[in-house]
Amino acid sequence: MTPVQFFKCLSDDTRLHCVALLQKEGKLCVCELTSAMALSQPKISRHLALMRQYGLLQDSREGQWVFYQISTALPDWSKPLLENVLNAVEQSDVFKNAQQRLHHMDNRPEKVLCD
Amino acid sequence: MTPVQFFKCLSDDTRLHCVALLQKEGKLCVCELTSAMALSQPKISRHLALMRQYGLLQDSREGQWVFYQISTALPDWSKPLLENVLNAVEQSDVFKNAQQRLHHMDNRPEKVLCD
DNA sequence: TCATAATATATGATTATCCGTATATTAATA
DNA sequence: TATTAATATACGGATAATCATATATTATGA
Repeated sequence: MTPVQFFKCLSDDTRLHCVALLQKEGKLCVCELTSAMALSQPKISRHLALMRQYGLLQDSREGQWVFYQISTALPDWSKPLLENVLNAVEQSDVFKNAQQRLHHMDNRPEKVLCD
Repeated sequence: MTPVQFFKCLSDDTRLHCVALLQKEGKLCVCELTSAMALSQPKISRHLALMRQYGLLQDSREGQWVFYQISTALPDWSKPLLENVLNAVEQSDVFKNAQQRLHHMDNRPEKVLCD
């Protein structure tokens, strides 16, 4: 991942808020992000795929769910930047509403915590 | 400036390296940035105008030169992010070459340092 | 006032991005 | 095996970004 690719990931509202949610929640499946953001599944899925291709996110399938998280193998220069991303958006209504919807979801999939 | 606008500024090679140069050098005129980046003057000028409109940069005319610098009135959330931008690019050849060309320029304009 | 240097902007073409919709794929379950 | 849920991808259209080129603007100095 180049610095420009890193910043491209964050230069779109949908992607930025997904990253912030993943930063805060650790690991979310596509349907959780879709509900939280109140956007269509293909839209979320396309944005997640882009960030996976750039190397910002990694995915792991658990049964019928695919969980996304911030990559565990990020370049060093990106880590301090990423730590300040959540801070930049957590006050916004869009982010707070997304968090609300996430925590009010019913049927959230169980996470396997041991990996 | 919204977070997305902030990241948009940094999601293009030309803009990212201009920001990094301004971070390192403090204040540069358009012709210095044009020489440093080895790109056309209108191209540099357009990118600088975009970042000025978003509020990331501010300009100040000194005679025939227009100097750009990182805005002195940035939102709080952007400051720690900006501090790590230079770190992300300073190792790259593009950035090192730009610095080389900047310091090897002849006829660099004098800066008024008292403002 | 004329010429020049520095900078900004306009124009049109090309390319990239983003989205809705439809459909394909994968896994679970009846 | 048929169905359903979750996810990914393909397609086409709309919008936005980017660029090279040409030209306008502003300031300086002869």
